Amino acid sequence: MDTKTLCLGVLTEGARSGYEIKKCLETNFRHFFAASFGSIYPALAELERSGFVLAEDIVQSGKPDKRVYTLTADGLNRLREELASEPPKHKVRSEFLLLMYYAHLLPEDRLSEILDQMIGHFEQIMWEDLEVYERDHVDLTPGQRFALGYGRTVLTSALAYMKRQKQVLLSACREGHHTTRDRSIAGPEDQRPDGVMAAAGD
Amino acid sequence: MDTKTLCLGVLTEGARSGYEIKKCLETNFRHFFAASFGSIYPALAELERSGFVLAEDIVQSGKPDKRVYTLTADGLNRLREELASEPPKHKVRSEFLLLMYYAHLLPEDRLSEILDQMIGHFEQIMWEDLEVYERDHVDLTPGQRFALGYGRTVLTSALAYMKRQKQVLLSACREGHHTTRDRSIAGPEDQRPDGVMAAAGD
DNA sequence: AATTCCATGTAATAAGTTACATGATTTA
DNA sequence: TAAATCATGTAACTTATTACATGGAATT
Repeated sequence: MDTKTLCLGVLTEGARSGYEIKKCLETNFRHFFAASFGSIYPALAELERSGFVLAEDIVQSGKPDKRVYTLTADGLNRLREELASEPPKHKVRSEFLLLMYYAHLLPEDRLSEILDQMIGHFEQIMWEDLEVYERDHVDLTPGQRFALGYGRTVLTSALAYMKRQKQVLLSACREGHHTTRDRSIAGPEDQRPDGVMAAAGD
Repeated sequence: MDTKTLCLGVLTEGARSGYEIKKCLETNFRHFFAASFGSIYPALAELERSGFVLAEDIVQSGKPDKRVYTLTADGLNRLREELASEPPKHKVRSEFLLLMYYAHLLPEDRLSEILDQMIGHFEQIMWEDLEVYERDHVDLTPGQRFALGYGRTVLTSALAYMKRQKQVLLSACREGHHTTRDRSIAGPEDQRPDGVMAAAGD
């Protein structure tokens, strides 16, 4: 699943230019996908060569010209195939968590700074999400609601966890980690799933 | 932040072979990092050339020989530099959520199957996490506790969300998404952060 | 006056995955 | 006897990022 599939997907919502697709990704898809111009423009060019999209040059006044792409019937079929065929992957790649993993190798002020940055960053995303929601919520498809809700749910619990555990982590690192053996593992507190984790807290 | 940094990190916990590093990544780092042999072995070779690790060939009986790497003082310094310098990124790349986003383009049985697969997958990770925790919890550093706890927290809320919203999504797609306009957005229910989302639910 | 927004595109670079190559030992 | 585990490594390929190149209009 690559940028081409992603572009086909965005184009199901209407004709878009590469620039507009990027803007869309930054709002609607930010929880689970990112792509740069360097991958979007070549992807669109190849989709056109394959006949999955049609391109039209639009002359604008006061703005540069733009090249707007429209999905063809072939393109929609291709998208359906692609969506139906692949076993979905789900990957997180977080340098933030890697840094936290090695918290004891960092200066305390740096550690604290990183945590605050991340908390601030996540809070900002929550705010921006809210704007998107308030602008578009009447037009959202069930899938869009699901994906947006998923992102918000995960962000919300991540934020709560970070705020809860920040001081625990900082003081454990300060004391040296051998004194922290008796501490219960930093994990979910009010939301244990199906009793599975009941044994983990103690 | 690449595979090289990751290997340096794992080696702070003791001497390891490439194979053992991979195993470690699959358990301790699974929530936030992945790397294949094709990136680990070249990374170790280059770390050795740079003097950040020392290699020693260990002859084993009943098993193939292995090449065990040890962190040098230079290597530890390099790791500290790397950890301290980079502004931490945090990226999710999920074909699963992309599929959900385009739920209305999928056959209902396929959609249901994917959701069940993902729920099963996440539940399995929770179980495997629990085993790791029970095996190692006395030796965990504060950072390891934080990272593991973060992963479990996020997985827990994601699982609860999927179970909660599965039927909502399926029936909304069945009815056609225009009839779902009056539904509240699929989002956090019992865990609204700081009143920020209070306005979103209705 | 400087920066950001609009808008497209390419080239160099980075970074990783998958598949291949090899092969003994243990488990199902 | 088939498959998985242990164990290392390379080469071809895929995929995406960053930086560059260009430039008017609008905003701060």
